[in-house]
Amino acid sequence: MPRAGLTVERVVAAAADLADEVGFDGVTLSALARRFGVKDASLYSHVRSLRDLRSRMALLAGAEMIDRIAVAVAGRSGKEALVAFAGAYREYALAHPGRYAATQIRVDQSLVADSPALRRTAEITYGMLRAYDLDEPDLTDAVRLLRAAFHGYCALEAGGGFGAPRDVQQSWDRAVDALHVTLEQWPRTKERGD
Amino acid sequence: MPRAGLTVERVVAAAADLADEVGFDGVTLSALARRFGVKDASLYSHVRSLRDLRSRMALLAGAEMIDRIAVAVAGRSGKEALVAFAGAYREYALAHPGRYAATQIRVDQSLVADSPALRRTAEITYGMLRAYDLDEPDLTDAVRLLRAAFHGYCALEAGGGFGAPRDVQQSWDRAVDALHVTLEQWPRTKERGD
DNA sequence: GGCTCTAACCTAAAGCCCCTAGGAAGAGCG
DNA sequence: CGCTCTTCCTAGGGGCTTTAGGTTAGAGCC
Repeated sequence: MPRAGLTVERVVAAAADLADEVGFDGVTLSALARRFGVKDASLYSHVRSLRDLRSRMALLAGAEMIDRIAVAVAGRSGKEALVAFAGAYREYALAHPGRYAATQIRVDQSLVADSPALRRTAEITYGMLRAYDLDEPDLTDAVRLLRAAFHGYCALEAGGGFGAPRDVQQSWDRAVDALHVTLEQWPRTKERGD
Repeated sequence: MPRAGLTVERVVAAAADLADEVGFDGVTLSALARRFGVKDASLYSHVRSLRDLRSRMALLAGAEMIDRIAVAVAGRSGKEALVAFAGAYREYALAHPGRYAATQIRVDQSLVADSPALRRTAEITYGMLRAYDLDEPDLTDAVRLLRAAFHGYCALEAGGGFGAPRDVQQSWDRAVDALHVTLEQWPRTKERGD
């Protein structure tokens, strides 16, 4: 009987593909084993548990996503960078709903420690805001708002939360325009205030 | 053998409490039955399926939430209303994480049809923005951005997504301030443009 | 080609969950 | 009291996760 030739990488990649097809919650070790033509228990040689598999999917998707974003923002700054970042973000989230959902779970700290993707994400995000010339704590506050807006938008859109007939792409472009204004007009923390 | 005296309402309410305790995904018909001292199958007299239960939880939570928000914004307008809306929103999401998660699922259209909560939510949301004097399609775009920002913020915060040492409450207050500015400075659609 | 050894993969089984079908027993009503 | 409706039950099928333990394919080495 020939072997399927599984490795952690192949298992996680297949899980990510499956997630995009049937949704993050539809990724089950049984379904994955079925796809490989293998018994459920066999996957435990490559992955510690379902939780472990999900964490690995999250890291994979997070790394993929920040790579796309990095390419998009390269060589741009200010509003151009913001638009590119936002576009790449939403594009990834919509093209890979299962992978994107994976990026939103809480990940085992043991795995997260040696993942450069997170540091990269922070670097690129803060770098994108350089042109707006914000100092801490405003910078962190702005990053949080941006992340929230981007994530919330994609989550609501993917979940069918936008019922109005208004075209979502146009709405999104407007939202990004508005966020650009927000960053320019950011209500800065006063020297000794608050 | 004394009866537990279940009704749809009691079952759904208990499910919502359970969700706040163990998380939305932890709400299982088995766990719920255990809590009532009843067998799993008994719950099917009150609820069609797990999916049905979840949909009902979503409607319950949605109604509760918009009630809190309505109280908060009553008698306020402009920035005051925005701050009150935002505060009530986040407070509910953090105090009732399971219920809040329920509000984000896709709900069976059959149940949603006769729920006044959704219409109420739209009315209150659009009403809150009246002072900013936006016309369509800007109004819808602004509502979408606000919903996205609020939801994204609560989702990220509840999911432990904010790692920086910066206090989240202060960050949130700042974000709401910034969104107020965003609404005031909204990049309006030109008469015949775009 | 044989040998060894480390995987990769298997069977078996326990435990939890969803859901259906059909039966029994409370509670209210005539 | 007897009727009926609903609540709750037992029984059972099927899916998923996970552990424990046994085989065997296949790479590397003589």
